[in-house]
Amino acid sequence: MEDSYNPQAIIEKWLEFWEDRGTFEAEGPTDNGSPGRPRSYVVSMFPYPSGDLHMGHAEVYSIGDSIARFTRMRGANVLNPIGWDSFGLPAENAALKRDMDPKEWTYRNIDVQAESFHRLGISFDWRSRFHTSDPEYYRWNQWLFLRMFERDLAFRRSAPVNWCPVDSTVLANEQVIGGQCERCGSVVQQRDLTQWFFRTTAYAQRLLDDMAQLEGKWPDDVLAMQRNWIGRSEGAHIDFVVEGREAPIRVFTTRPDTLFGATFFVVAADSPLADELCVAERRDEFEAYRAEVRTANEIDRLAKDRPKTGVFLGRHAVNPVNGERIPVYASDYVLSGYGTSAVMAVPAHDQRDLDFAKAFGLPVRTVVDTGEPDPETTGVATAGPGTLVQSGPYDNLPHTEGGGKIVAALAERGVAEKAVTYRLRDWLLSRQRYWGTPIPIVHCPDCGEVPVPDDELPVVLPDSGYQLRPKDGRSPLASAEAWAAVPCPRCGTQARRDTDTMDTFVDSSWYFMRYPNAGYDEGPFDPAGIERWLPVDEYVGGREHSTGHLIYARFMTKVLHDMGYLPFVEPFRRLINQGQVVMNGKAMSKTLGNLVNLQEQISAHGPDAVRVTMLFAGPPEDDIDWADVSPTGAVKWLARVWRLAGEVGAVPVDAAPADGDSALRKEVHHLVAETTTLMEGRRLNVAIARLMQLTSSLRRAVDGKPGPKDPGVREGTEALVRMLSCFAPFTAEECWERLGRPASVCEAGWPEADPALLVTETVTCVVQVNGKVRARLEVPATVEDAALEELVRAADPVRQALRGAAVKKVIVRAPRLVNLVV
RNA sequence: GCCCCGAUAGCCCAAUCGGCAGAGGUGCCGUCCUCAAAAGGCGGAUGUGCGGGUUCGAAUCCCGCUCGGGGUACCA
Repeated sequence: MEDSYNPQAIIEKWLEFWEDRGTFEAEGPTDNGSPGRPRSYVVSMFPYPSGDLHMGHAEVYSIGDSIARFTRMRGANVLNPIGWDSFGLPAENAALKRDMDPKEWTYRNIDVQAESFHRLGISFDWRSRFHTSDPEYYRWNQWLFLRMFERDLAFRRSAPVNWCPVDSTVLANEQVIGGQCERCGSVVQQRDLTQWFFRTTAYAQRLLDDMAQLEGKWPDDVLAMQRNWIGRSEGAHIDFVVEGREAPIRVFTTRPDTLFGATFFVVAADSPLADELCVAERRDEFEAYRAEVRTANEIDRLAKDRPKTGVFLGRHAVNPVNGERIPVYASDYVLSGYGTSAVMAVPAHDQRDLDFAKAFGLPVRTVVDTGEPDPETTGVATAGPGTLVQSGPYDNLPHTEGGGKIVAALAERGVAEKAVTYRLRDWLLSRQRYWGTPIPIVHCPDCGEVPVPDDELPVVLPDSGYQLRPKDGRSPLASAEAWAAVPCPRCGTQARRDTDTMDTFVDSSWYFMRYPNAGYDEGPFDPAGIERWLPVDEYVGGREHSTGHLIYARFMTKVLHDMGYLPFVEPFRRLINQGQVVMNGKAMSKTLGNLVNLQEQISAHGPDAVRVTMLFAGPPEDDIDWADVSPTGAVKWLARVWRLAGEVGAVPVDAAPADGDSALRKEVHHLVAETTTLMEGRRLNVAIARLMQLTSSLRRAVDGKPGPKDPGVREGTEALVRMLSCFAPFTAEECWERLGRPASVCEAGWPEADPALLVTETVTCVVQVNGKVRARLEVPATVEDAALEELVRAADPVRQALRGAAVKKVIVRAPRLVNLVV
């Protein structure tokens, strides 16, 4: 046996042992496993293979792993899977830069990451492994797409995209920096392209309602973010007749009470409506304005307090409540993607409308008296509650009541109704990219959009004959002429494949359902696996996915539920967001540089110490500043445990634990109980602190009073090592062996605290005088209020503290506290 | 601008029911061991961001600020 702790020397041995023994394989992933044994499904968000693992990865998987190990040690059958989110743009960029195949780059990185996961000692069940770029996986993206297409949940519509005029290509949002093309710096334009969408808006209300199931189990800030993102807003739809147009134009407003104050009407400048409404005489002015809006859009959007701009369209609308003619303007402050892309403008009670009115010299009419000064003179709109004025029959009503009556009256004439809108948009799927899932649709000149038949799936990406960045700005797949040209599946006419690929969020919206049977080929996931493991019990990942991935996964789960494939509507029962790993307050990334390198940290301190350092640094959701933490401190602690295990293991056990030193055993069992509670609450940093405390107690016990031979010392050391295995698996195995126990410690179970040892006979009672601590007394733990008061009043130190003053009031909280008020 | 979260020792963090401010780490100082040092053992000091309120009692609850972090951004 070695005489000093060497974290590197013990890695290989245990990796081989675990693998040979299948220590971390879930029992019967798709069958029932042992009857009655609880199951738990712990999933960490799967990685994108951008290169080797970095500090951030180490943190997420260390958190997920310690939870999986804890749950497993308490007897549950745990599935802790791993896969790769391996489609995506970086593979294309890397391929362009190095002149290689995106596939080659991707799978090489996956292998590097898989090896790094092994060496970190993460307890994955490797049988679950798959990659989203495998045709066996993305085939089911296509299958899902077709099911959604059949239900009208997948559809095509024209939508603006970011367009770089110099590179003549479509850009992803993250390639647009400050309104400019990331690569060439030219100003990005908005262009309309026909694109595929999933109808997420149809699920807006359910995404909101079902959050009730997540309350208290997901972090509050994530729920708040999702609520804002979905952005439910209540109000009314009101129809305005526009002169010279047959159909009225509908607006959405949250303030129907201000309808009498509408002094003009605004439509989104980039909407088809503006184009249609513009009269001939205003055409030139409008076209010029619209061109300006389209090009300058992205840059100006970032500018704060931008002056309001717009053009008069030469027409008037009629306010349905009073027949008043109000001018119609086009402006970019009205958004084309929200509501009906038209608003009634009430400058007195909406700051944006007021700014516009001031810029264009339009009238301001106060119709809600809020008690604040006149908006027209102050330039500050009054948006608060108040009483209606200048509103005809509705004068003097409170604004909410007045609004209700106005809507009711208009509704009788059929020109208004109560309405709810959402900020949430439909999910734009189409990507003009190569490295993604091809959209399984054929465009036929005769039949239109024709789905690829299920038995022809997957539509596999072409290996050759495509350009990654075609100069004409088409999708890469459009340049693969031989691949794109196919006969129509319906009529046989020469047709063309859809040449866009899917957003990679499609891949990650359901991957966790496939892990239980990763090779299943009769559907996206094995129904038996779903039955046994889903929904996910514990999901661990970054907060950056709050409004993206987590909404998409929730949406997809509801869609699959509605199709009858899933019995549940929420995919993740419990969510943990881990913080970032930063260095001196600065985030790490590929562009900012990896200020701390994971592999270097592992070589310097060993995988266990790196894991312990991260988990001990603070609550899982807090950021870790590597400059503030001490990996050498973690090494020191692990070495301490290692030595302790060696010393305790070196002396023979000569009695049962019950014969051990009782003070020590009480302390050990208390610490075990506390650690258990902390682990259940996922308070990993505090749990580790308790283990450190236990280490110190045992060290004192070995060096001093009961001595190393005491059975309580062995009992405590074994408990320590078992609990340690959640955080430092290699060291814990080694310690377990040094204690003379047969491997694996992972199968030794979580220690249980003996309730009999948790009861305390006496506790320290704090005696306060006027809230200030004046004395402490040892009292029986079971003492009653009245008896305690007697005890306290009779105690010498208390009488001294009182100095004869009369006690006016006594507050007794037996057995811990008595407060005497004088 | 709006929404959410946070602020405790030099630093990272505990204090989960409103009841002794300190569990743990790190840094610093002292001490034991040593010829000496390292390693290891033992011990120590420093305070709840600011101002009000509720209460017998507030780090904890309420109100108002300051600072920091995150989200969102003309959403009618």
